[in-house]
Amino acid sequence: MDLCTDKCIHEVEVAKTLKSLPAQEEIVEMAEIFKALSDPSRLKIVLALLNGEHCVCDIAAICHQTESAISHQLRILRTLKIVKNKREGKIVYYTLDDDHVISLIHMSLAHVKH
Amino acid sequence: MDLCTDKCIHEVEVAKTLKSLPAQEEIVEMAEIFKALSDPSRLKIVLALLNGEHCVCDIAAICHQTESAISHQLRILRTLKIVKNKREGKIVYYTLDDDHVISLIHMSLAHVKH
DNA sequence: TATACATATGAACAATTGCTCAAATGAAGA
DNA sequence: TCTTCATTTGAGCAATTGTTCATATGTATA
Repeated sequence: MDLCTDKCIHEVEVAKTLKSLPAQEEIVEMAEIFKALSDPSRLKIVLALLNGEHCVCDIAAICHQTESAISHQLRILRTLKIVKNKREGKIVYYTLDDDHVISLIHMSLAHVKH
Repeated sequence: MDLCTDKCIHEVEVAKTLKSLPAQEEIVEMAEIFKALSDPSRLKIVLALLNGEHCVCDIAAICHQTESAISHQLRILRTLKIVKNKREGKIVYYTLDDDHVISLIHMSLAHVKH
């Protein structure tokens, strides 16, 4: 383990940056949101839901994936409270549930579109 | 494969959403950036670099990780052009190189901090 | 040139991920 | 109740990921 403990080259800057860093839990929380959007299939689901609510079957059609695969991904997004669902009879409708994530997506969309 | 091809429930909405979706390459490109920020170790490196340039050894100290592990992560961030480096003698300094990523981080930081 | 130091790299490994398949659940209609 | 349909769930698997360890580069100094 070459953990740079006492042989640091710039102790002052290291101390300063250490002080400015968010708490580890906050870092993990941020990373979790990014991870939710880091898989193209999952990101596509979120992008599709920017247009408003869709049922699982429709999302599967839009994403060219099986309903099972979509359902697994939706569970991850639901756990992270990025989407919420509402049942109407046999059909379950999903919508985006996190304004902050919507902003992140829009910002990142704007960038990709130049 | 139960790809919902002809038994779609809401064909009109599906067609509308399909039309509004970014190109697949754009989705993949967006996902790549999110993926870069999706690992807590890598995100911590980026957060540390918000404070300005740091050498590998310092980043290792800040992140409590080996220099080798940090170097591997920095390579990923370099490949994605999220960071850039400059060598001064034996020491290599890293800085953030993508304003868009910096904005994403700031936005997400603001959210975690409420 | 020889040594020491900062960083980079490749192989290898455990852990995690996203998918498939089969089976279960929940709701509506016959 | 039995069947059908939309969705969910669990097990299992291949592929990917982040780390470690050992080794290689590149740079400065003796």
